[in-house]
Amino acid sequence: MKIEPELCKVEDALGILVGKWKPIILLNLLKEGTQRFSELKRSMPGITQKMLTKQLRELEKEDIIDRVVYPQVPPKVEYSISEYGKSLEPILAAMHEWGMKHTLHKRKKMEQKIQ
Amino acid sequence: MKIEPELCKVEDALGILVGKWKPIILLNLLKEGTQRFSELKRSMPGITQKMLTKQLRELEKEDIIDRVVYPQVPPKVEYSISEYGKSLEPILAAMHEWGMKHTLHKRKKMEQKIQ
DNA sequence: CGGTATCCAAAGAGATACTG
DNA sequence: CAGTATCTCTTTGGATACCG
Repeated sequence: MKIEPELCKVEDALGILVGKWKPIILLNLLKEGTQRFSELKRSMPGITQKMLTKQLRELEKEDIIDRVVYPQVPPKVEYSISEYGKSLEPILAAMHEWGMKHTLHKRKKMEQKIQ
Repeated sequence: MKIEPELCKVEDALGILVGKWKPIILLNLLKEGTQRFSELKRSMPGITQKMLTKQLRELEKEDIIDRVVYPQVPPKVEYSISEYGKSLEPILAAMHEWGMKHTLHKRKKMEQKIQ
């Protein structure tokens, strides 16, 4: 472990990933590629338009995703992971893997309580 | 990328790591080993007693850290990373590494704006 | 020393309605 | 279609005081 707490940049990564919907948005774009606003919304049941817009704006601001507007009627806006954004994939993968283990861990703990 | 967004467990890992102070607490315990409440507090200027207690309780509940109370006066309580908690280290390391890159990325972006 | 309890401000998040 | 705007509720986080 060579991380100096004083110089810790973990917060920076957390700042990008945190937000109830950001990981799922990123995972969606990584998996499905370029997607329209409405496609993203459909794939995230429960999210409101306001929240989706907000999260997308924040990710765009950090250069994690690209936003392309087609000046036409009806409007068409496409979102995709930027090259830079792809560098987050290892983190998402590591978190997913750990999350799987954690699910098992919690199950074991529950079973112990029952007995 | 084999992560199915529908089965996504990234949130679980995020749930553990999120909180203004959790990463720095974990980093501290990983680096310094067992520490007393007051030592932890000293190494995190700005944190309040209430917040430190709260974060520690949450981490303890998820079995990420161990809490040992010595029944003596004045009280002594020691915190340490659990075996299970150590499995989070790769994630913290990955986030730290990414955070370092991100710091550079932001600097470049600023320089471009200035010119 | 290592906490609780209480109060309060700020940020996050949801519902709903409206618009170019 | 892809958003704003507004209002409200909930969650976080900070300040302060007190306790075993």
